[in-house]
Amino acid sequence: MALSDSQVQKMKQKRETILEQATLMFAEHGYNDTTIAKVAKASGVSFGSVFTYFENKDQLFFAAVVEPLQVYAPKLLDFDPNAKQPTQELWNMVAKHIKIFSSFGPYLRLVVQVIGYHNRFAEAFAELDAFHNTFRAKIGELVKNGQERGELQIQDAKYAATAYTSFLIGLRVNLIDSPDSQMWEQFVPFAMQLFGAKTD
Amino acid sequence: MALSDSQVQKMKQKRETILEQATLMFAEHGYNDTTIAKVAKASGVSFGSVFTYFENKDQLFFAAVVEPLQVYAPKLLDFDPNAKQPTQELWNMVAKHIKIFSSFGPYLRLVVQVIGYHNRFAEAFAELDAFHNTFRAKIGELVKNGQERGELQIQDAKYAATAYTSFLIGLRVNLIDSPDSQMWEQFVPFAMQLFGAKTD
Amino acid sequence: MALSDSQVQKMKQKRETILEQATLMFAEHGYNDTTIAKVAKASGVSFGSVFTYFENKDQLFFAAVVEPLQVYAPKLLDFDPNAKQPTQELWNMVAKHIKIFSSFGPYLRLVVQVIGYHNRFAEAFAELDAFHNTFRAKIGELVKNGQERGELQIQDAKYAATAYTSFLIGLRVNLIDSPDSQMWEQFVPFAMQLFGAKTD
Amino acid sequence: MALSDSQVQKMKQKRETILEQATLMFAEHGYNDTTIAKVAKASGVSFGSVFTYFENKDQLFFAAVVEPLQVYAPKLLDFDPNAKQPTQELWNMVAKHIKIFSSFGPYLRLVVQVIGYHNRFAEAFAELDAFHNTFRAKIGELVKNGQERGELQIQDAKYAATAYTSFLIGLRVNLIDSPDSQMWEQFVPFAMQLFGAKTD
DNA sequence: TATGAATGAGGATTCATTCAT
DNA sequence: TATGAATGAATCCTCATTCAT
Repeated sequence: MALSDSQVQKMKQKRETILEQATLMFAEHGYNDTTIAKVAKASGVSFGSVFTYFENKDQLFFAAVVEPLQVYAPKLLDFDPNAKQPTQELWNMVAKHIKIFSSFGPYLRLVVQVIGYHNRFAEAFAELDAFHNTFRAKIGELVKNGQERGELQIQDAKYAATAYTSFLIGLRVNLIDSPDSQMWEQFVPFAMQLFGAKTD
Repeated sequence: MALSDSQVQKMKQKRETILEQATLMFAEHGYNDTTIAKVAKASGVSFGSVFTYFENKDQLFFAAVVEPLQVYAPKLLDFDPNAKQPTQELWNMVAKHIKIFSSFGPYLRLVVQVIGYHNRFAEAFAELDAFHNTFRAKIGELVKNGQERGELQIQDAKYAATAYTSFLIGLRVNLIDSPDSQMWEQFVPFAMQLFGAKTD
Repeated sequence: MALSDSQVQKMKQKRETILEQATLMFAEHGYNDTTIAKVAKASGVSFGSVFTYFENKDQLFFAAVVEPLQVYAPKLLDFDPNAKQPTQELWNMVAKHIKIFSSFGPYLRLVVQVIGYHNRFAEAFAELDAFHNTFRAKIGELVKNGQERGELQIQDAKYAATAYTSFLIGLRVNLIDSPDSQMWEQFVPFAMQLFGAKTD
Repeated sequence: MALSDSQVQKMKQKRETILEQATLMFAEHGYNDTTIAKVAKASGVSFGSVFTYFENKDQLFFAAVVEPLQVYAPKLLDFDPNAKQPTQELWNMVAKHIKIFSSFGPYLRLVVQVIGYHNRFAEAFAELDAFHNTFRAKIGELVKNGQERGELQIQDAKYAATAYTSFLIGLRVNLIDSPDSQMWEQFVPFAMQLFGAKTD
């Protein structure tokens, strides 16, 4: 007998809850200090249930790292590299990125862990790295566009993109406990300078 | 019985070795996956000896984070905020910082961990944070100096300093496996742009 | 609501399948390494269904040990202790036993486990032991018959029967992976010698 | 500082105790129902100590199977295949074997488990199998010798040896709780018949 | 009757730390 | 001071069994 719709729905919900709690705890306390028992308790399920939804702790971690990427990636890539007014587009993009980065605090701490221990979390790192490359490439295109239209100073577009993502991730590390978006907004102009936006 | 000089020397040496190995392993594998036994083995001593030199694992970690700071801090702070030619000074400073950051890879991974889990590593974080503030303040002074002399665009100097250290740490995270200093050098101009260095 | 004949038939079939698979797996991997889930999967049913047909794992194991006995016992006891030509009857009996033993490999491994851990599997062992006694007694009768008719050497018939069943079970243990019946056949004469069959 | 002799002695003793207890429990309850905790308790050590002496449970089991072999093997092989009076030698050998088999009850139950689950305990089985082959080969030689001297009936010596070891192991399985050596002794003549000893 | 999600007892194993030598 | 055996808390994971659908 197949499961009823409401059952399926409930299960989806439960899986979601576990993943959310796990993400929070992995981000806050790291992989090792996050125990399945704690995640289960925080999620209001028995720890046995965690294994119903995730094969093991590693898979849970992997899911916690990769699944949010499906949500954030489109948002981060939501800009037009061939925009007619590249500087304007760049500004909007940066503002959006900063806003996103300022909001997904816990998740990014997770990301930093994965990058820091990329050997340990090889699979998860591979996913992040793949996205990072896509991300940088698209940013690079927009930068090149801006340079061609004379709005940005000439410099290696790829390096500029790397400088930019480094800046973003570094901000996240530095402003570790500042979800205060007003503060984050202050950094938009700096990003623009990084891209060589001409100052007038 | 007083220890002979050579004995004292030997012990200092041993402590040093343990700390170095611990730093490498903490950086590479994190706190939990670094076991006392492994550190001892890598250091060529019995694991009992580790406890002779460090009260416990936490203290060892703390030492691994804080002691190198004594070495690096002066180097990072080695610039003149009141320099007559602030842009030039800034350039030199950035070049030096980039060089240092590109070289102390393992240590910085440790730093990133501490920042990421500042609750877990509160004491170590406090030390790092204190240095970070000193660091940013001094950079801020130089920036202000540059602005006053009309060499840098006017912007909040503190934010500029934060943007800069974020950029540095972000680069370290992103270029995780690139000790290649040539590549790192490429990023000096970007840092200058961050500071609002006027382009001509 | 009464179940239709076809339903009853289906259920019987399902129970049979589960039992067969369980026997194979218990024999191959032992009690503990045989999980209900694996048995269910191998039987093509949900593991919940296993509990529909067997109260619990212990009962399933018990059934796996005892039920085949109902099938094999009559075959093993199919000889005439009062035969007119006891040596001939003995030979036929041995040949039949060897054939049976060579064929029911998996089941006998189960039997060996039960005997080995007779404390753990007390109930199942009791059943096997009861059969073993019946088995030996009947063989003993035939041996006695043979001795009385002067075809077999005089020796304690009970011990001879025990020696014989030991020989059979020992062969099964030793030739663990030899279903090759030709090889097994080679051992018929040895069994006859055990019984004190006169050689001429 | 190296360990003192008494220390080393104590440790050897402790290892021995653990192994003995483990053998008893593995034999009595099987691999899975023997927990490290129980073994430790029975041995009067903490369960952590078990891991000081044996890498893991598998290794402990392996040692429990293989180490006694070093003790028993020479005893079982202590006969002369080229004896001048092969029947006499055979009789002595069988008597000795029966005595040994009757005495090492728990150990042989272990052996039966290993043979029964030779896939699971592949390494241990390989050791046992190697010994079994050596054992049978040497017995076969003595049998052949006996045949050549006209004391034993002509039959395939290898099969005779296999028949004999099967008989021994089968007895051990059947007489599972009979350490009573008098009873065991009764079976010596049957073994002789197996070898084709001529009756007069 | 059939299904499979939920539960939690139980067990192997790791590893920081203590302490006798 | 140096060593490493001893300890046991802590954790991941398995799996029989229950029970709602």
